[in-house]
Amino acid sequence: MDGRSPTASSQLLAANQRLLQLRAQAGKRRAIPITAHRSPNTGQRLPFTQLPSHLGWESERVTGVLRRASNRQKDAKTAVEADGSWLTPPERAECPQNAPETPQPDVSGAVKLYPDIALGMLRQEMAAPGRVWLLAHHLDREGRGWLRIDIITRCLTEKSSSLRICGKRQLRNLLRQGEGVFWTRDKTRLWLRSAAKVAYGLGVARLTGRPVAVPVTALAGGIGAARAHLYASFHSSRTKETPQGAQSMPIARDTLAGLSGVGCVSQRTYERRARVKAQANFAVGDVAQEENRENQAWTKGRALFELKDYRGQQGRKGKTYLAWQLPNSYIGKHQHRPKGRQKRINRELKDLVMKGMPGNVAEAVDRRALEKVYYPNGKLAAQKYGRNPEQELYWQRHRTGNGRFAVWQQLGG
DNA sequence: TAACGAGATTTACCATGGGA
DNA sequence: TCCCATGGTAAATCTCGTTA
Repeated sequence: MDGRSPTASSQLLAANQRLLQLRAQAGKRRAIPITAHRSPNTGQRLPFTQLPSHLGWESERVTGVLRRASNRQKDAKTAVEADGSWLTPPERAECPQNAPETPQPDVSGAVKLYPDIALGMLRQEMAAPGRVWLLAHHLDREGRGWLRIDIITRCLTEKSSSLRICGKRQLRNLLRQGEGVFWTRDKTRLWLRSAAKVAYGLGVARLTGRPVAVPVTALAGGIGAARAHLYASFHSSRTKETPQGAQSMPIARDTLAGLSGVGCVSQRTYERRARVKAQANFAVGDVAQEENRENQAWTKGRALFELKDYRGQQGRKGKTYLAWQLPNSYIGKHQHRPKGRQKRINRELKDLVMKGMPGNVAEAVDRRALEKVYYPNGKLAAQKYGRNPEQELYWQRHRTGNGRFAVWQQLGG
């Protein structure tokens, strides 16, 4: 049973209430030294950021906690600024303020998104309720794991709210659609399910790669833009910053379609909308001779062509090589976020899969099952080749055409 | 790449029922 | 009687795959 279940006992609810009270009291106590601290010279109040960082009110632990909190705030701000540079400028949301617990939706923030969960949402056609789950987590600033339904309704449906994504009626439909996968609910509250349980519900066997920061403004737009960013988060997760610029390993559109359930045409549309850059890749094989030309034509089909090496980049100048087009690489724009609890989530996810809860265990998708074929350099490719000389491998030689495409060297096969 | 059409999603309007 | 939540229906809008 989920600890956040609406069928939780009255003792659990009472304990939760007590916890909130204690938290509020602790917050008040902590607030005193911060607001009471004054400059010895001017007598004016000093903001936390201006206090001598070594002080920590005579507590190393407090200093450490406050420094980490301060850094986290800075990190989040930097991530949002970087992410938001290619979106419309963030607006300040207006949400009804008459309810004392109504959170003020902050559209300048970003939501941490695990790309495997994003692909699961697309694959299971649960992008719309999934978006509500992500925004609900964003609204749940205190991390309580639940939200009042009336507050969610105000923030996500009122025309004056910058987080408006649909009307009340549609939100009711979405809440019904996502029940059991993203949340459980009672009359007044929505109990958000954990990332591990949502992943399991979406048929994801394991979270791989880096989570990314998706701007709230991207999710609060139309459903098309939200879907585009869910799809693009996968590419952003695979994008790595190198001294030569952003890079990612090639991946075929068919593979992408299998992982995301998004067809090739829609993939291109999403890439345009979320500003994912597609980079073509070409492989260079053996010197063009009649026998290997026939062999390669048989396996590579229409992708095969002949490349004359005028500059001698492959060997002797003027030799002709067999070359063929490889799948594209995709450079996403979302910033990476720390893996954080990913290891723990995966452990929980593994337990859920092993328990064999009725449902889609057999269909669980594990991205690790995809065979690694592309390597960033010859050394890594050679190591793999040494273990399995039969397998066809590629390693990246260089990029050309102002980074528009890359040339790969074939190994084995 | 654009046009097209089928299907899905979203919204508006209205009716109904329960509670105060 | 009023207010609010819910649900049925139809129309508008959006998404996505196919085709040229």
